Amino acid sequence: MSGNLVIVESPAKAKTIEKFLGKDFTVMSSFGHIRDLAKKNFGIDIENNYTPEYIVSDDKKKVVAELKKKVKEADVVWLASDEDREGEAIAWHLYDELKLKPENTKRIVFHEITKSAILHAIENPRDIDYNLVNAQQARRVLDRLVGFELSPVLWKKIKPSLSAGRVQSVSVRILVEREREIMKFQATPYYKVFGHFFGESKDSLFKAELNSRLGSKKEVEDFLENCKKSEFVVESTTRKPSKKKPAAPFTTSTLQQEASRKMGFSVSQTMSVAQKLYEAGKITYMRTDSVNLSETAVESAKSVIEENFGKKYSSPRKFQTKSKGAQEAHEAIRPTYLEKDTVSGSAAEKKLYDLIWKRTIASQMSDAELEKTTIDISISNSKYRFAGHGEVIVFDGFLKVYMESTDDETDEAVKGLLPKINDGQVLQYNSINGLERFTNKPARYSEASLVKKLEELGIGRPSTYAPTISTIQNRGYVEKEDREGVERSYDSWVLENNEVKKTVCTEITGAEKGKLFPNDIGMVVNDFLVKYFQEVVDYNFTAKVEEKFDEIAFGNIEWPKMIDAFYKPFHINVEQTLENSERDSGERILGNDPKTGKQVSVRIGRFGPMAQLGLSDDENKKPEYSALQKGQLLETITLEEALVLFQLPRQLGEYEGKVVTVAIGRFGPYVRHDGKFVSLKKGIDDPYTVEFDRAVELIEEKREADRNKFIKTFSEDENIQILNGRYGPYISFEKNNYKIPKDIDAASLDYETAVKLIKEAPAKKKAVKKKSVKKKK
DNA sequence: CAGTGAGCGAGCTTCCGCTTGACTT
Repeated sequence: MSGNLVIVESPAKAKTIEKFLGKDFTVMSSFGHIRDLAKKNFGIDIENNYTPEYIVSDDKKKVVAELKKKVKEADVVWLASDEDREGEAIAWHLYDELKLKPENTKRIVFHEITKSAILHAIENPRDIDYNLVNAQQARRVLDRLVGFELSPVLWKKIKPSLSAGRVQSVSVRILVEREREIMKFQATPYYKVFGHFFGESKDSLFKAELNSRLGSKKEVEDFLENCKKSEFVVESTTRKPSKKKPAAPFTTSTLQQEASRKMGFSVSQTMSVAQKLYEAGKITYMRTDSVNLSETAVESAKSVIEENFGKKYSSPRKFQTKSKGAQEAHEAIRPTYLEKDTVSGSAAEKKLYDLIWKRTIASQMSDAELEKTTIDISISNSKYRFAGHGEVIVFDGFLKVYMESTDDETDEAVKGLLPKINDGQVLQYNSINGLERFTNKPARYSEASLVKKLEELGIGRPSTYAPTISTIQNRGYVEKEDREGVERSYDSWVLENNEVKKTVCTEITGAEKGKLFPNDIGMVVNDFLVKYFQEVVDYNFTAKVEEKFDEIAFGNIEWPKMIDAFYKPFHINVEQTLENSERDSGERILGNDPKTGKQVSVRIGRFGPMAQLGLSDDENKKPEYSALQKGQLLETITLEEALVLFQLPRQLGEYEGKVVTVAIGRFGPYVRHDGKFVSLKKGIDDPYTVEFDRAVELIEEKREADRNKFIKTFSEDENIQILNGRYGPYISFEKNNYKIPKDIDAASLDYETAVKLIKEAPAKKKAVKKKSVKKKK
C-alpha cells in the first residue's frame, strides 16, 4: 500500500521516476491533457463571460477512471505535470476532475529527470498557479474561437471541410507568399572572374577571385583581353586567426532541421523515431524548446570528451535559448547516457541517435581555431583587384565530431590552402576564367525550413510542428513534391596561352526535392483570409496574443477581459464577411478559343481546379470541362496551356466493336476500352499522340497480366478467388481482401481453409467499422 | 479510386496543444 500517488504527463517518464522514488510512491501518467472544450456550441458560454465547458476526451476516459481509483488509495497526490502553461493547466484539470482535496494535494515541478532534481522537487512543493492556468484557458479559448468561427466562413464561401486557425493559416500564408515571390522572380545574369596563379613554383597553383562581379558579357571579354597585357602584383598578405563555436544541443525544431538536411527525414519521421528512442530510455524527451543540459549531463559529456579526445577538447558550456516564446519545461534533446555512443535498434534509430550524440558532445567541446589568409593582388592596367582566400584549421576542436549543415545553396566559396608568397611578388597566371552566373530565386520551403520559420515567429509549439505540417497537407492547401529542373545555358570564357576562348555550357537548374508547394485551394483560402481577416493571419498575431497571455500569467489582467477585447470586433467581422463577401472560386478568364470563339476560364470546382470551355449559362450547349494537371496553377496557367487540356479525351477508333479512348485521370494518362482502364506507360506513351495500335497493345498486355493474377477459385463458391497481388497471393471475396499466412501455399489452398481465413479476419473489419461509426457520432 | 463540374437539403466538417497507440490493403 503506497501512500503517495505522483501523476506525470508521459508514461515513459513515469517509469523512470518510479525507480528514483522507491516503493512508497506510485507513479502514473495522464497521457497529456485529460479534458478539452466540448465541441458543441464551441464549448464556450460566450454570453456568460466565456465560461468554458470541459469534458473528458473519449480516449482519456479509461485513464481518468484508473487515476480516480488510485487517488482513493492514496494519502497524498503529487501533481507533477510539466512546468509550463499547458502543464499547469493539466495539473488543474487533474485536480478538478479527480476531485482532489487541497490538504492532500501537492504541485511539484522539475526540468530534468534526474534523481536529485526529483527529490528536490518533492521537498519543495507549491500550490497550483491559477494565473498560469488562466493564461492557458485564454490560449485554448482564443484558438477555439478563431478556428471554429473562421472555418465555417470558408465552408460557405469557398468549399466544405476546409479549416483555418491561428497557426495553420499563417503557415499556409508563409508558403503562398514565398511561392508568389518565386513566380515574380526573374533570374538576372552576372559574371564572375577567377584567376589561377602560380606561387613560387609551377606546382603551387592557387585560385583568386576578382573583387567585383561584372555586369555584362562585353565587360568580361574586355577584361580578359586587357589581362593579356597586365602585370599582377601581390600587394599584401594578411593572416587572421578566427574561431568557430559549436551549435547548441538539439531542440525539437533544430533536430527536425538537421535530420532533414543530413538524413532526408521528414519532420514526422524524425518525431516517431525519436519517440522510439525516448520510450527505450535512450534519449531525453523529444518535444522541447530548451537548449539546456542538466549538470550531470554536462559532467558526463566532459568525461566522455576527455577520455576520447583529451582535455584540450573539453569546454563545458551553457547555451541560452533564443527562440521566441520558449517555455523550457524540459532539457534539450540528448542521450540519457552519454557514454553510449551507439545504440541498438532500427537503422533510422541508430542514425538519429548518432546525430543526437554527436551534437550533444560537440556542444561541450572546444571552439575550432582557424587561420584565414587573404592575398590582395593588383592588376596594373585595371581598377579591379584579385583576392585569394585561404582557410586552415589550426585546431579542430568540436569539428572532430560534428558540423552543422545549412540550407544555403550558394556557390561554394573559394577556400583552402594558399602557398607562401611575398609582398611585391609578380605573379604569372596559368589561366583566367570568366563565368556567367545567375541570381538565385528565393528558396522554397521544406517541411523543416518551415518549422524553422514558424519557430522564429514564435508560432506553434514543439508538439505541434509535425501535426501542423500534416494538417495543411491533408486540407489540400499544400503538397510536398519533387520537381524536375530545367536546362539552362551559360557562357564561360578562358584566357590561356594569351588567347581568349568562349564556350557555351548547359546546366540543370531549379530542381526541387521534397519541397512544400501551395495548391490552388491554399492560395484562394489564403487570399480570402488576408483580405477579410488581416489581424489573425498577421505574422505577429501570435506574438501579440502571447504578450497578453503573459500578462494574464502575471495576474495583471483577467483572461475573459482579454478574450472579450479580441472577440467582440472579430465576431462582428465574421458576420460582416458572411454577409458581404462573394463566393470565391479563384476564377480567371483566360480569353477565347481562336477556333470556336468560346470563352476559356479556370476556377476551383467541386472536384478541384478545372478549366472550362464555353459559358455556364449557354442554353444551346453545355460547356466542356477538364481538370488542371499536376503542377498547373489557376494563377499562372495560360490560354494556350488551358486549350491543350481540351484535346482530351481522344477517340482512337474501335476495337472488338467497342470505342477506344485516351485521357488523363487522377492516376495519370489511361486508355479506356469496354469499361476497363489501362494506364499508359510513364515516359513512353504520350496521351496526346498515342496511336490506336499501341492502345490495343496496352489493352492486351493488361489482359495477359490479369490472367496471370488469377491463381484459382473453388467449385463450392466461385466468389472466393485466390489472386496474385503486389504483396503476394491473397484471397478476394465480396470486394474484400484477406491475407494468406506465409506458411500456406496459395496454389494448394483448400476451400475450408480459405473460408476459415475469411471468417477469422472479420474481427478486424468490425473494429474498423465501429470506429467509423463512432466518428460519425 | 480513373470521363464528373446543376441543384435539392440534412448532416457533417473545423481550432491548438498535451500525450500515445492502432493502423497498413
